[in-house]
Amino acid sequence: MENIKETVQEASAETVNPEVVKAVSEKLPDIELLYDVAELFKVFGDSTRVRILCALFESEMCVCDIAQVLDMTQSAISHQLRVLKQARLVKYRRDGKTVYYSLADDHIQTIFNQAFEHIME
Amino acid sequence: MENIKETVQEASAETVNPEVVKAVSEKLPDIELLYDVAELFKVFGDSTRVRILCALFESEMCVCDIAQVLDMTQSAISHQLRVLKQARLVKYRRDGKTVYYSLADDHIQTIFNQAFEHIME
DNA sequence: AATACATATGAACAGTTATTCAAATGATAA
DNA sequence: TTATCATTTGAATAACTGTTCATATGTATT
Repeated sequence: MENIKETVQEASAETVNPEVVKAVSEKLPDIELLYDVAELFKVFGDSTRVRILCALFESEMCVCDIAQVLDMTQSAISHQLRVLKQARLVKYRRDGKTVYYSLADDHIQTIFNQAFEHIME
Repeated sequence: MENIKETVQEASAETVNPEVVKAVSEKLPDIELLYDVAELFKVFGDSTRVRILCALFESEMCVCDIAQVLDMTQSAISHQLRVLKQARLVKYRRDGKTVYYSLADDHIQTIFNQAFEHIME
């Protein structure tokens, strides 16, 4: 009895439009690429990191200056810069005790501008 | 003693380049806008939602067909569609028992294409 | 050497989130 | 009505994430 019910339910979840399912399945980009896209957006999906990146749109900056602009702990900023570094979104150079961070890529600003436009409809 | 040390440390964390701090602080977009941008990217920052959106680039689809394309539970898909709905990224229409979802906005695909390009360097 | 200081790092904690499971809607057909 | 089925929803769980605090690095200056 229960087996039958299970079978029926599974069958019901099959498909409504088999042609669409097939066509879309074939056209859908490689799952690894989609995973990478999600990873990139995940990095963009935090307001602290967004603010850091927007600050770097204007000028390269050292950690303590970024902390001051965002009114946050130097440690918190450093942790987030690490995430941005790992995602290859920022690069850095050392000058004595100070480390200056800057954008690694121009694409970033383009993506952000699109997002700004989307939000402002 | 400890008070002095604290004061010194706080002073040290002040600023390296006051002009840069001032200029960037003034140019930085409104914090609410940056928060909204982060919220948008947060929605994009999950591979299931990315896959759903990419599927909808091809065609409108009902929930169970999306579930089949992604090889996931219909319930999981429904939960994620709710997130996408709340973010106004998808719209839906009802046809009998079936609910068809589609993209709410063309900007989405543009943003994704930029992300694809960025990833493929 | 020792001190000062900008930055980085590790552990811990609190808050968030995606999926699963079970149950509830909403809609059609018998 | 009752049965069927696509979808939604709520609660629970497990995994993840951002900040804080304390401490460690690395570099220059004395």
